[in-house]
Amino acid sequence: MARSSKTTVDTAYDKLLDLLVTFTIKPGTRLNESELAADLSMSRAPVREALNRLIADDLVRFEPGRGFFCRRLSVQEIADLYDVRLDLETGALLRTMSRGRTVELEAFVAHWREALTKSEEMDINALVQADEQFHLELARLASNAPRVKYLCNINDRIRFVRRINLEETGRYSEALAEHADLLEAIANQNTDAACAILRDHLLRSTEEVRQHVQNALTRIYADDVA
Amino acid sequence: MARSSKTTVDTAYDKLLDLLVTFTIKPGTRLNESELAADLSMSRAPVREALNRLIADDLVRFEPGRGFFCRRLSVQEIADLYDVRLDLETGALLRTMSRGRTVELEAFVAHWREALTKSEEMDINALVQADEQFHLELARLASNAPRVKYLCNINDRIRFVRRINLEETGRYSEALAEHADLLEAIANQNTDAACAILRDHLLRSTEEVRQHVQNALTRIYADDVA
DNA sequence: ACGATAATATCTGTCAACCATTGAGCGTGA
DNA sequence: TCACGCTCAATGGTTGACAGATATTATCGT
Repeated sequence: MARSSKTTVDTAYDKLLDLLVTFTIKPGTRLNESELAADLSMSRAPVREALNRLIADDLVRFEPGRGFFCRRLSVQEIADLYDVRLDLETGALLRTMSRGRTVELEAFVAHWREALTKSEEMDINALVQADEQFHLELARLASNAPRVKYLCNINDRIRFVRRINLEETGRYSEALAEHADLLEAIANQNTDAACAILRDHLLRSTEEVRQHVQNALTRIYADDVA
Repeated sequence: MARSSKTTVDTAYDKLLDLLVTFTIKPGTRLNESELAADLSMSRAPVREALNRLIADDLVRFEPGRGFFCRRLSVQEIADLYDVRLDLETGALLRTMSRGRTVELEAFVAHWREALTKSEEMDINALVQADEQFHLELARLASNAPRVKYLCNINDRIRFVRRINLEETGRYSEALAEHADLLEAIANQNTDAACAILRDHLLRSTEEVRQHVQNALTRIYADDVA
């Protein structure tokens, strides 16, 4: 039954990741292994293996004898993750620019200048995804795999509130403008300015998010009623 | 059979972690599940669960249909990890100091000033451990759990070469002096100087390490002969 | 009526067995 | 001699079952 490229554990992992990231499973909920196994039409073992991977990602908690639980959603943790994200992203940008990777940077700038013009007609989901892509691709230019991996983990853990934030505050127009500014600074090879813009951009988001985690929480449980 | 505080998976995880971190298992080696299970006198299931946790930590690789493999040791990866470490540690220090956590910082300085005087009579193992503790405790003062967790992961992955580096180059006297300088700057509440010192300290280590990964590799296989 | 305790049901922790896949070694034929 | 394909042993992938722990419900005494 094992597919060549995608084993059962992988499918379980992907599916569970989605459920946890989107908070389709509510924060703090206990996860019933047999139930999950049944839903995914597989046995409990691969489910448990996937859950164990997710422990290391801090997307599930584990209590011996009790089982697995969905991660909680705390203001502190989100703020902490944004903090780390700031360091990782600005660090990546600094290195990419000071290494003078002009070809890659130019390609990046060209691509996203183009993309920004199209963002008028995008719906909220596309915007959120594009925002994440923008930041992640920028970070990737530093070609540091572990750094990117940590950022991916952070993205998974903050995606939910990031989305709420953009949706709730209508901040995406500002955010897009800040992206444009950043592209400008990169094009001018102005390292200090670019880092400063990115830094401020992320600090602003952090502050906004801090205020909107509560909304996120109510949203999570409101969705339940529908 | 399930212990209250330590389940079978945890013991497997701890044991395997140690084997992988110290490269008692050679880089790239295929891991035989049944064998490991027998060694740990447990079944294959908990072993696989532990291994899956280690996948997320990037301490083992997994190839569908082939099984689990010990992580490889590449110069690039080590350098990348040192890069990220620099950002995470300097970021932590910056935040701790600019937040003015004077009591915690003073306690830290006092404790490590004391500890540094005793480091003359320490053996290499103790020195390596103390070095790691120093950096980790400093980072902890920023009270950002995810950041600390990422640093722990980095520490696990670089511990081996870190040790070789200290041992091989006799750099520990310089390293200790740099720690002392850092304590001084912190005591004077000179944020910029402290960050600069930490930064240079880590950059120096990175450069040293880069040159000594090869030695590490030969060491790993030399140990085998003994 | 309420709280403590006992019986029950559910779920986790672990295991051993079964099936599928991979890779190595062997043999055959060009 | 070499390349190709076949066979088989070894190992991973998955499952179902069983024992012990935990949560839930029912019962009893006050």
